[in-house]
Amino acid sequence: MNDRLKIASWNINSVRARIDIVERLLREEEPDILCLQETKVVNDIFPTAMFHQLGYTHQVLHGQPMHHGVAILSRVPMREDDRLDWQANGEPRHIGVQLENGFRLENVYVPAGGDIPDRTLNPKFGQKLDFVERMTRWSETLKTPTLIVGDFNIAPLESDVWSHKQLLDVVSHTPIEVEALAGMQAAHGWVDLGRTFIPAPERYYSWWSYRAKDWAASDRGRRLDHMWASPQLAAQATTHRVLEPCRSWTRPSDHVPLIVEFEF
DNA sequence: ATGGTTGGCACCCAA
Repeated sequence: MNDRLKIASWNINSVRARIDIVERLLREEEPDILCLQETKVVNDIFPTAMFHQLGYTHQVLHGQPMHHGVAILSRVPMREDDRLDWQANGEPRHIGVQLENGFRLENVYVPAGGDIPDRTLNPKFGQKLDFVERMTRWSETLKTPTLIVGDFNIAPLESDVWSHKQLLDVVSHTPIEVEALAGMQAAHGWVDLGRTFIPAPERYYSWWSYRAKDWAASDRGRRLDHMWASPQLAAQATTHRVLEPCRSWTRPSDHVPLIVEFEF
């Protein structure tokens, strides 16, 4: 195994619609592994060729028609571990792999949770909370050093959103979601690599709505995407970056990639 | 206070 490992995570909002900017990211950043969320494609027609051409010959795909979907593309060997269904409804929102150095990589797409932050009025919000609760139980059982990355759809800290007060009732930043995520973090002692390298209260966003005239000028962002590591693995992380310029690329995703590098 | 955009797919749903 290499003594360095570079991993990227990106909610791509359709890998087919954005294959050109995925290629641009791979050429510019050359990560060893890319974790994608919201691929929105069944495995049969996943655009595997571009990844193969750039050396990402190890591919673990988990998609369905229309919605959701996750994938891991890698230049280094990996072995599929599991694909957990934390909603028990068949939606493809997780894949886990084992790398040659023994550590586990988990790629997750937490449900957005709908618009109304009340599980009695909005079942999707309840499903989101249940999903995080089951991830918490799973976190308690982990023995091997693990990195979990993806779109958690929760921005926990005040400095993770453009306005803490105005988002207190907005799904992604409600106290009940923040509390649920804190419970998951405590269940394994997960280290939030984003806030290790970019400490609060520094501004840190990974998502900006499409529904803004000028996303950069209004800058109403949220930190929905995360990279969390087991303590022993977190100690090996050397860099972490948020690739904010990708939000300005042609036909962008509404999320930007996160990058982490390890030295072993 | 409301509506604003996007992708997939087949008309509006989820984000």
